[in-house]
Amino acid sequence: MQKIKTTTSLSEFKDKHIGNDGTSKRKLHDEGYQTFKIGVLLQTARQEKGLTQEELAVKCGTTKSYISKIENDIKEVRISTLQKIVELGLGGKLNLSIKLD
Amino acid sequence: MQKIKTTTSLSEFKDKHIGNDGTSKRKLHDEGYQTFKIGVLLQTARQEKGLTQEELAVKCGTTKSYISKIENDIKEVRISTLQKIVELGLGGKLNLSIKLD
DNA sequence: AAAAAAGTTGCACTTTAGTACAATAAAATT
DNA sequence: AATTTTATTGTACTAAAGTGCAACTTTTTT
Repeated sequence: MQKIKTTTSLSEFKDKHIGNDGTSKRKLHDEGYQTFKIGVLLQTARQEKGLTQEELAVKCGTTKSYISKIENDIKEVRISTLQKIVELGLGGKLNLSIKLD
Repeated sequence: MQKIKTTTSLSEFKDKHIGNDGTSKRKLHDEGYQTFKIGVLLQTARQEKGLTQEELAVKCGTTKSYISKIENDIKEVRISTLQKIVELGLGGKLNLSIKLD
């Protein structure tokens, strides 16, 4: 089972997952870590709500296989789709912002 | 709830844009306002950095026409692409989080 | 240890983002 | 007012997301 915390830091995540497993996750990491985090972000939120992938899927009109793919960063979810999942499925809100230096 | 300056509030946005213009923006708004905000979010951030669409485009390896389409919500940008634009083009950071009730 | 529940993975198909280039429109500058 | 700069819009192509279903694996429960 995974650790429960809403935001997973990059370093924390690296320590756990990079190097151990090989293909798709590693590939995504090389492309950018933000994308990488989304799966864990969603998984954590879902688990906090005590829902299974299937329960979540039904609530927002999709399938458990797709939820699984998002959580494992096999497919990059669209912002609008992620929003739908978060709002309809989890009753939460998706926040997105740009921070400039 | 944390408030970051580049985030455009829904009400603020509605007052400015809804009702005045008609088609694509209005359509997207009916589908979900988060998606809607991204264009303005990016545009605001770009303008704060004093960049033209073309300058931004070159910095992150794309075209001004694509930047324009994102800012006007004609194309829904992927999270990974938006991140690339924000980091490479604006020298900023893209934040994404899920807030549960 | 068997059964049930939960999660992962593969395939196939449709839709759409990403990209480029060109042309037009709007703003700013002279 | 003319010109340059900046922004918007159209078309077209390709690479990948979105989607569903089924099969398989892992985990949990009895």
